[in-house]
Amino acid sequence: MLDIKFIRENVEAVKKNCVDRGVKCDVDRLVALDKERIKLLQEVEELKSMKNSLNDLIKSAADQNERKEIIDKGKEVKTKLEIKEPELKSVKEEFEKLLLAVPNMTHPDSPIGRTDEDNVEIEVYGEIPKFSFSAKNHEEIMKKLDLADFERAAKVSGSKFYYLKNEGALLELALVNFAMEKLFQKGFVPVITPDLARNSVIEGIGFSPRGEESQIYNVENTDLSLVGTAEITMGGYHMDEVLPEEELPKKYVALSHCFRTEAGAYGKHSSGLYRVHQFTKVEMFAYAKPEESEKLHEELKNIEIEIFRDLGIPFRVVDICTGDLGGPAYRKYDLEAYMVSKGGWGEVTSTSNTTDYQARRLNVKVQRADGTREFAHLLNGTAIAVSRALIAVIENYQQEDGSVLIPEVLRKWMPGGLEIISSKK
RNA sequence: GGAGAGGUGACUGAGUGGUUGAAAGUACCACUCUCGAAAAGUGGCAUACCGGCAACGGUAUCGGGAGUUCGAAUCUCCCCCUCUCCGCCA
Repeated sequence: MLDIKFIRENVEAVKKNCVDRGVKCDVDRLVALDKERIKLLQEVEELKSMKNSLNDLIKSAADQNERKEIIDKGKEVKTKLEIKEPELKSVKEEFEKLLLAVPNMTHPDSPIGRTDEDNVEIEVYGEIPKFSFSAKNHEEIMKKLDLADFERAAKVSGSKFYYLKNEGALLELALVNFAMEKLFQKGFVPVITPDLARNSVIEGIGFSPRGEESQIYNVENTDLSLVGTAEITMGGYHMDEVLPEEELPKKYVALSHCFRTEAGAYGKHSSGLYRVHQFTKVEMFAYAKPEESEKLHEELKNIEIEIFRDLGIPFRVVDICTGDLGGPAYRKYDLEAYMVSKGGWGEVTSTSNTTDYQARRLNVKVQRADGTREFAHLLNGTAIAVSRALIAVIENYQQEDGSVLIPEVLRKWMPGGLEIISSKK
């Protein structure tokens, strides 16, 4: 969420930002409610102040008559409070709801646009493969090589689930190990996070656990949901903490499963592994001092570039436009790998600088050497989203005879340094 | 899952209805003393919000929420968390 003080002083800029991002929020109403809230707050506090002073009086009350008088007065104040406090509460509730709907401000260099069509390509790495044969999509290849079983997964769990089998299963582990090792060597702290989190934490990150827009699975009879990303568990990790500035930036590389309902997401571009209900992801997450977050965001982006260059996959880097940023991001870059099944680019990573937007809700602060405190900046970025990375690897490394080469960097994580996946028959 | 115990400021730890935002100690900061350090002494030391140019004033916060009361850290209820024992398991 944004600082209400900032909104008060920058109403027009905030409104313009909402329009740029294509987010509907009633800033005028919010500001009006803010005034109303403060007025009621002052009234309530004045009554409470009176209550407290009566409290002091009664202690020194001489006789029973005097006591009774004070108690009667106190009852009067109580009655007034019983009217005013619910008023304040309901204004506050609406105020907070509106405040949470206001998206983060946007980096001045983020391209202005409405949809992903307006995202701006910054760089392209690698050559799009020219197959001398009719290239297959990963679904066909994986079925043929028995690397995945979608049919039985449908039987057991439903559509958009999958079993990874044989080298498919091993490849997931190799990708995870490859990413974890690289990030560990870069000084990131490896973490394996819970796959479930409290709804309050999920909301703190800026996801909505309930409602028709929700992408989140709730666990019945609990206050828990399956996480859609380790961003949730890692953002919650230091919530309600004050981090000394000398400890920043704190950089984590977190492994979790990710669960998404993907409600209504059907169509040819979501077949196979592209859009699934469950996948494994290695996620980078960082807590930073405000002045260093932009630089760190570039660093996360560069690590993603390094990972996909190492994997030898052609991809491009995209600067996400205002309308496609979502609520919390100040700026966001995606990496899109070339995918046969998409006939073009498909998103494989995403890195966001959320500045203090998430930190304010999660209450994560920086303790400065001079004693002052301010909200930290939180950043996240995909290292490897296994299902999407698998698509990119398998489709780009397929051979004419139907086999699939294993990227050089993954071989050390494959049993026997396996170099190629070929048909068993 | 069952049975207990407990959650108070950076930490230890008093406090069972009214001068308790909170004793005391530790830690920390400043000063005094000292050639310097230690020790000792003196003072300071929470956060958020509201009002105010400021000085400052007000409100809230003793795990969270609701309640009883003129008044709650203290009483009641619900929830969360931690610890111990038992059960169950990977």
